[in-house]
This record gives sequence, structure tokens and C-alpha cells, in this order.
Amino acid sequence: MHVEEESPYRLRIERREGMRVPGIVFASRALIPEPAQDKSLTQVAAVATLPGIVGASYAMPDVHWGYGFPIGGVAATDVAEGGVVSPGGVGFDISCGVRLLAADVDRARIAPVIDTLMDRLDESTPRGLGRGAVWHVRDPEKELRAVLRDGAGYLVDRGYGVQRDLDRCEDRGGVADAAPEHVSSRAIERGRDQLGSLGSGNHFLEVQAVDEIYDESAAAAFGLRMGQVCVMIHCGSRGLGHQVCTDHVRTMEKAMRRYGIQVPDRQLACVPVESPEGEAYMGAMAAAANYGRANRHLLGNAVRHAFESVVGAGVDLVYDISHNLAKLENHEVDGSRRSLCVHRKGATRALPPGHAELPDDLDPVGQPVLIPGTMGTSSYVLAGVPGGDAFFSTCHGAGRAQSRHQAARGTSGRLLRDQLQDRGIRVRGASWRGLAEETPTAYKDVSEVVAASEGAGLCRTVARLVPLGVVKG
DNA sequence: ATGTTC
Repeated sequence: MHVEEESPYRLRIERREGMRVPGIVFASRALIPEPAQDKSLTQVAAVATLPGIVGASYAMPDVHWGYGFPIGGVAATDVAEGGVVSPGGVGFDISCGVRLLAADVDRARIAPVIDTLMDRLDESTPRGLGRGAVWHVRDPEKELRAVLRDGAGYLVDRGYGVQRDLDRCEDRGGVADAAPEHVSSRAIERGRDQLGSLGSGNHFLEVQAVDEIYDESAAAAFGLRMGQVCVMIHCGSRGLGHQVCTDHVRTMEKAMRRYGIQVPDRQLACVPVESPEGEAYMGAMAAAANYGRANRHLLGNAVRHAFESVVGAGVDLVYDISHNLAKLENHEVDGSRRSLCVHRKGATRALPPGHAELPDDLDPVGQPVLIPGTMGTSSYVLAGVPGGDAFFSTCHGAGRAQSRHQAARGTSGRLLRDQLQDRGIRVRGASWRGLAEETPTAYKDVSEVVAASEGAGLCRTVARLVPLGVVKG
């Protein structure tokens, strides 16, 4: 494939057979995965063939191979022009995302109790495949439907969490047009006993400290100061979101022929946003997104209780943002305002200062963007900036460079835990195998990904966080 | 990512 370097951190894949728009990859050549084992640039080109796509098929610096769309992909379709929605452009883990909490305490003050704190978080964070959850209620099915409709707001009404948890959450804690009736009974059954659980894979809960501040005024507006203790939670919508994706991909595979849509890869199954199948998916996806926010909300609330009892410190939400979602947004395209379906898969929305959807206190600085690193490495807090041409989007994390199998072959979970603990990072794992698969050497360098994102004009860097202890899914 | 197989 011919990839031209337009400028540093901006590679271009020119239009050819079937592509409606070019491909734009915001990366240095060094950040592009090896094509022999990773077909992500082919996927960028394939996404460019989707009906109604506008601008370009974009990829972020952490791009790597995914289901249909690349992970790190951004694609927007024009709804009024027959633009499609594709579950592959959202991913199986609908509304997977990151929640960052800031404790009212500095790292020096928790040093004497950090092991106790990690033990408490270890106990209070259900994780691993299909095991338990924080949430216990009398009528789970009825309450689950309320969560699917209203998201975290329903939980605050019921006495879990506080108003700031909603003010500082994307969409104020819940997407408005969720349609629980398009979530199958099987999906609901899978989600019933998993609300308030981490899951597995790259999901984690980490106690961190602010180690570097690059932008004082933005950090202050976000509620962050040097040396402060934070908690980062990375998880998604568990089995419920997975089942929603599976159900609607199946429906679309059959329906798309009726709309005369042909795609180069079966995993790019899609239908017009404005079709019964498209609207059903959008509604079910929104419901799964509400489940995802409620999931992180409950885990964050458990963290708050752990800090209260072990440290005697309060914990405030900095922000909660998804990196696997499609949203209907208005953007200017070729000089006119259009309603677009913006798919972000392994890519984070990054609203600039002054954007109407920001809460008042974030209006002058832009939206916080939360970038989890890998185990033992830094994480970052970024902010949205004006301009950029990927519909206000940026990277979402380090991005895998090796398969899970490859990763596990190169190390062992026990060895990895010992290496991390030797560096003063407490590890509370779920499985040795899972730990080995998440070895930092299986990922790109998150600092390079962040530098490329800023260099490409997609965001600016606000703060760096370093890990003190990790509860691993 | 995922009751890692419909």
C-alpha cells in the first residue's frame, strides 16, 4: 500500500478502487504496526468505502488491527446522505472508557497505608471473566432497565454517588436516546450480575500520583495538582455490550443486502443510520453505553468508600469518557453544518474550549482526555484543542504492538509482578496468564503516542500520572 | 473486549 508522509505525524493513503475518501493516519512511520502481522492500514482503506463517509477514514497514533475497523479508527458518515452506522466501528466493548478520580491527599500521606489501601481495593473490585459485581439489588431486571435508559443518573437518584459524578461524566452520565427495548433478553441476562465489575484483558483500576504538569491552568481546572493521588478505572460494558454488538451485527449482515450495500470485509457490516435496523442499533448501543457509565460509576463509588475508610480522604471525579462509541454530532463539512454519525473505536472525543457540550467550569480549557498507559508505565491527561480535522478526536491509549499469545510467550505473570513490585508498584492481579498478556513490552510507548497526538494537532498534554498500585482485571 | 464456539 502506498502511504505518503504529508507532514510529521500525518500519513496519507490516496483514494483508489472503491474508496470514497482518502485515509489519514496521524502517526510517524515508526508508530505504524508491522504490515506482515497487522492489517490496520488495509482496514483504514476499507473503512473509506463505507456509504456516506465524509472527510477521510482517520486513524490515531495508537492504531492497530481490530474487528472490521482498526482500533484507533475514526469515521464519520453523513446521516442525510444515506450514511451508515457499523457496529465494527464501535467495537464489541461498547462504551469502553476511562474514569479518573482525584483524591484529596498527596502521595507522601498515603505511603504508610498504601498496602492496606491496595488490599481493600483488591477486595472491593470484582473482576475476571463472568465473576460477581458490586451491585446487589432486589429486582435486578427492573433496575437494570432503568440503568439502560438513564445511565449513572438513575444510580445517583438511588443514593449511589454524588451530583459531581454526573456533571463530570460525558453526556452528564447518560445518553438521552437509549432504547432498552432493542437490547435482547440474552444481553440483559448477561449484564444482570456484572454491573460494578472490571472484566479482564486490558481493564484495570490503578492508584496513581500526578508526576508532571505540562499545563498548570488546565490541570487546576480539571482538579489536579502535583503529587496528588488519583485513581484511574478502565473498563466497559462487559457481557451486555458484547451481546448487543453480536446481536446487531447478525441483523445487519442480513439487512444490508436490502439496502444495496456492499463492503470489502464482512466485519464491516453496516446499514443506513436512518433505517429501522440502524435506529435499533443506535438505541441499543446508547443503552449499552449507559450501562458502561453506570459500571464505572459504581466502581468509582466503591473506590470512594475505600479511600474514606483507609485514608480518611475524599475523592472527586475528574472526568469519565468513552473511547468506543458512535455519536450523532453536528460538524461543518465543506462549508455547511451536517449531522454526522461519528464512529470512534479506540479513539477519544476531545472537545475544544468553548464547546457547547462542556460543563461551565471546563469551558475555558476544553474536555479532559484520559489516556491509560500499560502496567508500570505512565498514564496521561490531555485536553481537547480547536482545529484538527478528525471531528475532535484523539488517541485512547498505548495501542497493542503484539498479540496476547506473543506477549504471554515472552514473560510470565509471576516474573512480571515481581519486576513491578521491585519498582514499588503493588500488583493485585486476577490471573497470572492475564498479567503476562498485558506485559508493557506488548504495547507501543504511550509517551510516543501522546507526543504524536499532540504533534498532529489533535490535543494538548496536561499532566502525567505514574502508577503506585494496580488492580488488574 | 467476550459465559475466548453457533
